[in-house]
Amino acid sequence: MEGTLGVRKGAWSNFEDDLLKACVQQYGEGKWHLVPKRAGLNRCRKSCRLRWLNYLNPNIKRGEFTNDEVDLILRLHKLLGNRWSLIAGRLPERTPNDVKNYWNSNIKKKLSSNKEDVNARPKEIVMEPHIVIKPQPRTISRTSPLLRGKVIKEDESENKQCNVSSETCAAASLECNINWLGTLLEENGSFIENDTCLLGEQDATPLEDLSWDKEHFSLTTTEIEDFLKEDQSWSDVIDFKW
DNA sequence: AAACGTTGCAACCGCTTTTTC
DNA sequence: AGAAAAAGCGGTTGCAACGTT
Repeated sequence: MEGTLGVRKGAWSNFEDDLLKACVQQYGEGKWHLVPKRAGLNRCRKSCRLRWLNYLNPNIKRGEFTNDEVDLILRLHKLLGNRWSLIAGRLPERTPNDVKNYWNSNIKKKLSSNKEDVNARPKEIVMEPHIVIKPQPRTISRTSPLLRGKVIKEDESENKQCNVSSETCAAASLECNINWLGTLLEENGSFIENDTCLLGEQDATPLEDLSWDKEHFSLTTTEIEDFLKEDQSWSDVIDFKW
């Protein structure tokens, strides 16, 4: 099977897999545009990358999803929508493709069958439409405490360039994410207070009284922390690379 | 046993985002 | 700053394996 320019498509042979594995072992991951040439493969870079990330990478787990994993997928999907790479990032050794396939072939089906049940009983609670959380661009003011006293050098040109350390930028990025989440919650009639995430409720209902299924978007801090791996904070989780 | 339907997963495609020059 | 190239992502498709009639 060959596509345009004679590039091979379709299922990978064992021989091709071996070539790709040897190439990645020798040169490491990345620089995918060089991989076909280096490995001696008649495949496009995308195909090589996908084959490695979804199948050949030794750090991926195969087989059935555990109940915990399914639970986590459900929660994260509710929070993030179809952001498979982000969801997979919270599931050790699972790939975005695996998660997506699992969702499409298992969970989606179950949810739609539940929906049919709901239609059969019209008085029951119907799921709210999906809310997909998207980041908003942020600008750091020159006087922001995030800069921790660091000076922003003014360029000769009209455009000012931020000349701070990567550490400071990372801190700024983290704070931006937190602020973004706060703004997002406010926009949805929710807010954060101390360590408390008040979602869809303006009357400061204690978090313990909120449950995941109660509102279209409600989480307790315990539930939020359920997302976290060991030694990670909520800040680590929301410091996404968008 | 054959025909047909369903399922699960690997792979492709098109698009967006990021990086490089 | 802008264009081009590379990387990344999510939706969709194709197909082999399996189940059902």
